[in-house]
Amino acid sequence: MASRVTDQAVYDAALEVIAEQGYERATTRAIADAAGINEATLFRRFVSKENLLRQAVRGNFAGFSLDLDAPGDDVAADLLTIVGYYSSLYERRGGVVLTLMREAKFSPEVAAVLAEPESLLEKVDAVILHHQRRGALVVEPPRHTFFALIGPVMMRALARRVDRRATQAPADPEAVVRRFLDGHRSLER
Amino acid sequence: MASRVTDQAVYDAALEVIAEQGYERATTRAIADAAGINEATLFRRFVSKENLLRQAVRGNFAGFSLDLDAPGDDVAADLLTIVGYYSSLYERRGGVVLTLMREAKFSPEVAAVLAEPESLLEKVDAVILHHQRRGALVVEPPRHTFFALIGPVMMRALARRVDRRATQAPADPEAVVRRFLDGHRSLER
DNA sequence: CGCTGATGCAAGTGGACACTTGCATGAACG
DNA sequence: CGTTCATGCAAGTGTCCACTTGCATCAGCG
Repeated sequence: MASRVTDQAVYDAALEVIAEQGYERATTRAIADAAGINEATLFRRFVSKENLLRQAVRGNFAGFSLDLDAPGDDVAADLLTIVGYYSSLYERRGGVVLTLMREAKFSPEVAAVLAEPESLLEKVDAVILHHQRRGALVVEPPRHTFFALIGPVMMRALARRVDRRATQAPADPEAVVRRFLDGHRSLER
Repeated sequence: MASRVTDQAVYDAALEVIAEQGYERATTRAIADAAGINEATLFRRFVSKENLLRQAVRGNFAGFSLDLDAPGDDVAADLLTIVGYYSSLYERRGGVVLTLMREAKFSPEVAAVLAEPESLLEKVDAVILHHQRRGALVVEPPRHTFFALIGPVMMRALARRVDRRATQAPADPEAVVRRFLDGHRSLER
């Protein structure tokens, strides 16, 4: 009675197609084909394209959380946790998350799906604020620090998928943090 | 005999709508409305949506070139030229260029339009190689250096349009270059 | 004033695509 | 063996959108 093709297999196919073509251009037809099921079956089982994406994202990124509740005295360690997390997030499943982030600005559907794990960012803000108060980081809007920190990782991940001439290895979180802290230090008078 | 609404005014409207909604979601209807002309007129004058974009981009970004033909002895100065250029490029016209870059990966139309000014990147590669040979920059694929350098500028510009909690001022090219060079230095043993 | 040509307007064409539906098949389960 | 139910298949619906077309208008120009 269960489906021959498992839900997870459909999620895999969907994320793969979406990573390659983007959510809007990924037709339900193409996803169904990639999963080896009929398009009608896809809708019978997953209701809508948006719902399929939501379930696929939940299933594949939910258990994957950031362990940062107790920021410590070691900035470098905490930043490394953050960078490491985002780095592996961007590397997962062919970089779907980056693809979705790009589309989120113009597609309310995608934005809605992505809004769920958004709360992570608030954890990150808290950690950055903590270290700013300790004097270990320059005081500026935490999102600013976050973007400056994550920038190289994201750029590298994006570049890798866009520009054949860019380095093809993912960024090394330790090097990123070190570079960030060194550059950062020079900003304090 | 000339058109009441100038071509330039139509380009302005098109770029504005596209910056807000993205190329694919920006309907020709919406662009025509924004320009204050009829949709039929838009097609009679500009042939196709893609062609309109191409002319708009050419008209608005062509004369805007990178003056870098003779790299000098001063890395900081050359990097500043590069960062300054891209920074103002990303700030122009509500950030259309960034919007288009996002879409380029999945839309062959947009990619084709963007390919024209692409040759700039080769100039940049040359400058970076020059300074690598001089020993002023770590030797790595030039695109890698480029993305590490431009990353903060781009991230900041993107963040500004996506995240209300991010800083709302554009990145300061001088600070970016300084931070980059300081962090860079620490990578050399 | 009469011609030309660009425009507005309204209706339409064609294709892409999310989503539906009716029917036949075939596997699992009692 | 017969019922059930998810599936495949094929055709179809509705919508959106780039692009077209026919016609009336109206400004500029000789």
